[in-house]
Amino acid sequence: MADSRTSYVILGLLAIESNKSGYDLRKAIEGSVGHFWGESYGQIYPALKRLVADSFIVANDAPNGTRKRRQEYSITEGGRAYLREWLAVPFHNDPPRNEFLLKLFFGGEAAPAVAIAHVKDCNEKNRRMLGMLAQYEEMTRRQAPKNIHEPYWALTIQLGVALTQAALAWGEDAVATLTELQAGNESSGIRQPTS
Amino acid sequence: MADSRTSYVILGLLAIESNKSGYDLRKAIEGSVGHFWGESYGQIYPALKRLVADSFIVANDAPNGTRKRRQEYSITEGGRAYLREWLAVPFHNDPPRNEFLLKLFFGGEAAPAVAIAHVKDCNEKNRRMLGMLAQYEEMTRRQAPKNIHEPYWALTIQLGVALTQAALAWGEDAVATLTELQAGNESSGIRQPTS
DNA sequence: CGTGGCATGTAAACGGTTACATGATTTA
DNA sequence: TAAATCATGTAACCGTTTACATGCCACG
Repeated sequence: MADSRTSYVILGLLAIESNKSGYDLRKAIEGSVGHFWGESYGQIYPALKRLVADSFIVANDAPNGTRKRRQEYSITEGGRAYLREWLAVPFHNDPPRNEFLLKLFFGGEAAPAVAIAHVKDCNEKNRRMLGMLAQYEEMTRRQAPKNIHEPYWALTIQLGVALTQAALAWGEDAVATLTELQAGNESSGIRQPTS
Repeated sequence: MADSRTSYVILGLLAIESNKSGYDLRKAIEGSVGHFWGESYGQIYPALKRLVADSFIVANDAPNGTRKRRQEYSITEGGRAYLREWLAVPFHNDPPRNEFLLKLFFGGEAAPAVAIAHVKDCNEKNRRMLGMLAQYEEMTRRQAPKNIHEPYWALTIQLGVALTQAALAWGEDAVATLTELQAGNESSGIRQPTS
């Protein structure tokens, strides 16, 4: 069984472009789906073996060198079918784990400064993210017409932008709100956790 | 070592309200942080034991019944300190795993109808989420003045609302975009994956 | 010749979910 | 007294990350 979603990521990437090694796949993930789906070597290499065993992919046996040299893979028709099958299944997102929100939720147990720092940190990350997304946006637009995947990639980027902008707008408000709260507490002498 | 973030969730909830059993904690999580942080019994009960061993919490030994009856816990001063310490550490979100975005990204490998269905599904979930968030918003507002945590809870809810609204707005656009794409492909007779 | 990047792989450990076992209490 | 729900726990399993081991190759 070529179980587990790692296999589908590999199939998806090989469907877009063949002749990739495990190493290539890792790098391809980093520079694209990595923002919403990460994979490590410890997952990729075993998955490749399983996919070969199920003949969803084939190894391009051209080991020109002697021993351990790059091994490239391509998707088979069976692999494509298997991928399409999975694509059609309703998605199921795993339970989210957002440490930022968790710490914010428990913010009342610490000084307001703690939460403020977290929100500012979050804002900073979101600003960087917006920069990155702008680059991706341009990259996909440039290669647009020749790429059947472009509309889908553009949509994922657009969602990223929309979410990040919303988070950033919220974050700027939140800093203001928390700063007011902090000032109010201090002036009214309310006892609150230090550190 | 009372490692792993499960412990902090427990400490946080017990800091807000003491005398909770493992069962209570599970339910409390479901109805609050559950939207961004889930925990199962398999994590909670072992964590409770570790926390007791480290005396970050204490068991309220009032087993009035004979054998296995509800065991409640409360946070200690040490536990509070440990929680505050963790709250002050910069957050680190684990790599996101968003199956929806993954399937959307690979949308070009299937028929447009597949992606459209996913986006509609996503929109539906977001609409339900907005309804839930509105309820939470009212609940926290009602008990606002007497609760020092209210500002923080309100902020987490507001972020949820902002993100969900942004996603929904995107989703409605996306359905339109993909529907156009579908129509265009069909009329121009471009070959594309079926099913 | 040495360093850094390319490349493949694996073992151990970890965090987490699932499914199951058990039994007490309440309510219909 | 049967069913539902409260309540506690654990063992098995799974997916994943981390750290490590290995070695090729190009370039300065």
